[in-house]
Amino acid sequence: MTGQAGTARRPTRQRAAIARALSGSAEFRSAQEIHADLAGSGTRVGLATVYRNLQAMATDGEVDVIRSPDGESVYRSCSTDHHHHVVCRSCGLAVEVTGDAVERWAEAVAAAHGFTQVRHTMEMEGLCPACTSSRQRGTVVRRPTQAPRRVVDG
Amino acid sequence: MTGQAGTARRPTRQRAAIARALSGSAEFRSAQEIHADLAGSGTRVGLATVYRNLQAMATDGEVDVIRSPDGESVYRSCSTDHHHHVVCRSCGLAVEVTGDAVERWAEAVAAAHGFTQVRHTMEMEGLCPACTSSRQRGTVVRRPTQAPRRVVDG
DNA sequence: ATTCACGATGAGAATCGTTGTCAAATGTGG
DNA sequence: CCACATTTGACAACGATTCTCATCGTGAAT
Repeated sequence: MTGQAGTARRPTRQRAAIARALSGSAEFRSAQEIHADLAGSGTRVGLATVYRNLQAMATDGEVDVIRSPDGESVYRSCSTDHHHHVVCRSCGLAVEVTGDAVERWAEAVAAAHGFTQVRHTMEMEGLCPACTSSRQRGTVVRRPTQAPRRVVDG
Repeated sequence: MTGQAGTARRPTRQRAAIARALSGSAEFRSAQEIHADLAGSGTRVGLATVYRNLQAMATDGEVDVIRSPDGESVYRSCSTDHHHHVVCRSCGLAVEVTGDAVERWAEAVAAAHGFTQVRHTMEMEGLCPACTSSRQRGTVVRRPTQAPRRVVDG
């Protein structure tokens, strides 16, 4: 189990490298990706160490974690730009959305229960316009292989 | 990948059993749990088949899927009671919350992008009242073993 | 500065949920 | 009822994550 106590965590070269790698990107990255990045930039860090530190940082609230559709845990440093996605479950089209409404709601609800330092993740999925009309016409052209195009939205 | 075509899916004893097992509970259940349940009730279905069907049903939008913190995919039939959670990342206390605000927001945003048949999941985590005050006093009494108490809220 | 105690690390094995393979069984259209 | 494509099931294969344990590094005490 991840040894964690009341004592402060000990600063190490590896921990710093991981934190740096994480803050370098606004995207969610997997432990393996981060490990590969570090290796690529000449920083030698054990894979297990990457996992342990990411977990620890998540526990301490320094990073956000969500599970990618593939089942990998993906991490992102907290302060980065916050947004959500709507993903088409047929073709994989992903649209980025932001909205103060949810943010405020989440905070309000959490606060109502006395929770502090609250973070949240939200995932929405449905059928995109194209796939919707395909199905209405009965011509289900499902695409097994997801080719997640990405469309950013204001 | 899971072979899926434009043709309608073929009804089978196994598929029916899985659907029944799923609709029997309002909770998210893992493929393995469902498989065990079926086996327990005398219905013999291969594990791979359970996985395949759950995936197919998810693709068709018949069930919701999310990843449990343990990394398992957990499924729930769509029509069941919809709510969210706020989980304490220190002690694991979980509070159920519901809110029309998010539901409406999610629908509105998705609709704005032309998406249909939209479903969503949302996860919130922070520090519960108890853990918040512990930390303020500097006495961090972190509990490594999560004992997720559950508190339902209106 | 040197020593100590203990958390942190790394390499590889072990775990375990999930997916792939392929022959046999089953549902459908004709 | 027949031919055929889909589905199933048993088991191997995969891959992300966790565990193990000897060794190393850090902060605190001396």
